[in-house]
Amino acid sequence: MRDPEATLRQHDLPVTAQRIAVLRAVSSHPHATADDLAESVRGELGTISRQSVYNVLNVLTDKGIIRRIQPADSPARYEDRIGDNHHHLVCRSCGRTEDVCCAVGEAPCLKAHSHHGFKIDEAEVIYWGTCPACQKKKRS
Amino acid sequence: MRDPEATLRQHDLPVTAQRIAVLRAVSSHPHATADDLAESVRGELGTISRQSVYNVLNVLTDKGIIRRIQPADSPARYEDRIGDNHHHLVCRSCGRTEDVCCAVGEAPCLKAHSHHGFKIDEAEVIYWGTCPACQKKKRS
DNA sequence: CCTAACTTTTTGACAAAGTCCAAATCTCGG
DNA sequence: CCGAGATTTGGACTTTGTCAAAAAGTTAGG
Repeated sequence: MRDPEATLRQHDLPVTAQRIAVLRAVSSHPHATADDLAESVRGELGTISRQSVYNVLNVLTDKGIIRRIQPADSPARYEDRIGDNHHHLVCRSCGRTEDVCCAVGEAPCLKAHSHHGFKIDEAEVIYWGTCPACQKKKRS
Repeated sequence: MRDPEATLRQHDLPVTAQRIAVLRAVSSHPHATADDLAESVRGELGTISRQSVYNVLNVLTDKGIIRRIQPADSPARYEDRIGDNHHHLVCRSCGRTEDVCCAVGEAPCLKAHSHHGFKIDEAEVIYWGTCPACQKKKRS
């Protein structure tokens, strides 16, 4: 994130220390959970309430400044990188999450098929597997 | 589900009334939550503990007899229909869930790409949208 | 620079969805 | 029919997140 403060102003959000810190934390810790981010912010600000972390993450998500991803069996995770239609690769045993470019040719994965009368607005893809570290752990 | 009892035996699982009832409930209520299923089972058996519903669902899932799907902002849902690689279409406002055949040509969605050293075993696709009923509700 | 209006932040209680544990009960092979 | 081993129960507990009210901060205007 270039300039958290400017980003907030661009979206008509009052600038507060908490928001700047959370925004920076999300930016520097991709795929971190709310708890991870709270920890990280505490290292910078000294203190922040749990509720504030959620408040900030919610506003930022609503404004489309950050993206929330919610894989099964994991608390929500947040990321900075938006608008480029990438997907995620998640480790089943440790939850480690990596970005994956939309791999299926020319983005058919985002095409809004019509089905059952639903108005589709997003296709979410999660690749499930085992990360290198956990593969090693399992073998041993 | 043809014969819940036979299914259990085939998987070396002791046959209990609770298991049969849960299995039948999953079969007749696709995409139901654990709570929905508990309700349904109570209509049949009179009573079942919350823990047992979870126990049964967990064993059945582990054995691959049923499948668990966990969309964001929704409790886990279960289904009978397995092994045919279909995906899901979920309504953002009411959680209604429908099956969708793997739409992307010849199932590239299940191909295990290699990335970041992960061993990928599944590609999960969730189409997010608004179901007909909720579209109507929003407009009015 | 100061104030007033409006937002945020904080604190603490609360809710939903599951899991853990020990005791009671049931299933199945012999 | 018995007994070993698995399952079911009930209750406490955990995790992730939201609600609500009071306190504190932010910003525009004078």
